[in-house]
Amino acid sequence: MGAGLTPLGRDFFARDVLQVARDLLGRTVRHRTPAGVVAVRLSEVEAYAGESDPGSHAFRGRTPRTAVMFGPPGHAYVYFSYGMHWCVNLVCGSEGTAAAVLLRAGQVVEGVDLARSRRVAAKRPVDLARGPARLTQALGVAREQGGADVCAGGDLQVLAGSPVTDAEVAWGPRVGVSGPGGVTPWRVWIADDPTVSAYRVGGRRTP
DNA sequence: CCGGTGATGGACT
DNA sequence: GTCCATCACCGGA
Repeated sequence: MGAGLTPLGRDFFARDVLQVARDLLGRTVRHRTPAGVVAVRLSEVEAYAGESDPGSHAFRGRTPRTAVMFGPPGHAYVYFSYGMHWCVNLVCGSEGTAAAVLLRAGQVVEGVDLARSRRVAAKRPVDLARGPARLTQALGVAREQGGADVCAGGDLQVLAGSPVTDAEVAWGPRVGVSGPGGVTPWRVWIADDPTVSAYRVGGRRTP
């Protein structure tokens, strides 16, 4: 097995959430179900700082829904949105801080046929996992994967994949949130990657 | 290519 | 009752 297939361990997720977000680019999320395996190379993610973050589901404290985020890093926080979509986050940082990274887009690199059967509306291959709910649907992730430990050798894993250099990384501010100490660029994506989700403003490369 | 909008259900006030 | 960390479709240009 190549180095790219090595699963990322808990230490990877236990770091600062912005660092984890950036380092998740180019990594592979892999999900095994009875129907088969689909893997996605991440091209865009978004960081949520936790209880202190007005944009986070954890902002108003721990609830039954958000309990997973307050637990140890390396677990999946899956939530249901707009009555029809599932989205997946990976819990980061120290236990209790409720930091997490939302997986927003990527390229399907394994199980394209299965992904296409789950995403009939996708016209082009780049649309299969272009957007947080599309990515989740392509992977076959839903309610059952809520709380899954991605560092335990289970059906849902994050593999080392092919990480990107700083020159390939673009950052952008999250809409509607302004921190007291200035603007934090919460969104990170691979510049010029066609699988990055459509709504994109003010993209710029980091120095 | 672009913007507007309906669909649809659960969490929380 | 209100608010969504969204998507797909439709019509206009």
